[in-house]
Amino acid sequence: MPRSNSRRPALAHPDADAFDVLDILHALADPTRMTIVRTLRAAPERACGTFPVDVAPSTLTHHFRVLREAGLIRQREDGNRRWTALRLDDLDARFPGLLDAIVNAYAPEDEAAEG
Amino acid sequence: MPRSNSRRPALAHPDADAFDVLDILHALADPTRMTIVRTLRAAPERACGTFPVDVAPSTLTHHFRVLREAGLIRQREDGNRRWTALRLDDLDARFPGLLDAIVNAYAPEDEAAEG
DNA sequence: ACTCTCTTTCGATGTTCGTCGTACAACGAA
DNA sequence: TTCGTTGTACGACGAACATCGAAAGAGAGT
Repeated sequence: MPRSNSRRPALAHPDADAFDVLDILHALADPTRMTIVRTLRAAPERACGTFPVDVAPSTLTHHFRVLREAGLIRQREDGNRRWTALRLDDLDARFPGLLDAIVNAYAPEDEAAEG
Repeated sequence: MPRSNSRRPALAHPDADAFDVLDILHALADPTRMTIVRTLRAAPERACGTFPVDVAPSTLTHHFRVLREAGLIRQREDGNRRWTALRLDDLDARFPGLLDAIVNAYAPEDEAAEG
């Protein structure tokens, strides 16, 4: 399955209408994924390999898929890299204040993750 | 293990200081438990067997334990019954706005569960 | 073409989770 | 004491989950 735009099924990103709160909660109820989201709040976009988490690459791919399918992140291709960003606009349109409430509850005094 | 106050280890309820957001998210990321919490938002206190969920009694006990150990509910004894209530005060003191944001996101137009 | 880097897919492993049925304990009433 | 109600504890089962290593694809550079 080639990665370029011409042939790829283009990473499944659910519409905001299809977001499920239960999926979002489940996605965030994991320390690795919560760290990813927190890191993304501080930087608009990041390459996959640059997150301060300590897991194998394949595990990281798994966590990105969970976050992506829940609607929390959006990923785009750029040559060899995959860039990841929070779907803040869609999230806030669908569930106003939800992400802020959750992430702030997790780290109220450390909103800007390092790096 | 008798149930009366004189001998029981008195249902473990964590202090608000010990609440863990990840545990709370995990507890709420289940449709049965979310229904319990939503129902509890409409009624201050309820007996265990009066929730509009369709699971076996032992399964319900399991879900109550998950919610209790995450700090979401408080349970007290009254003769034969066990009464369950939301720990709204503790939750709001520790994580202001969190529970509202989550439960409203789940059912924004149906805040008062039936019953 | 070859190689290096980045990321994914696949298969496997051990753990956690949701569910149930059965057995049991406590209470209240007959 | 006996019975019915209420809820718990235990053990079991299948499904889902987090994790890893090995293999492979795609792009960029030499």
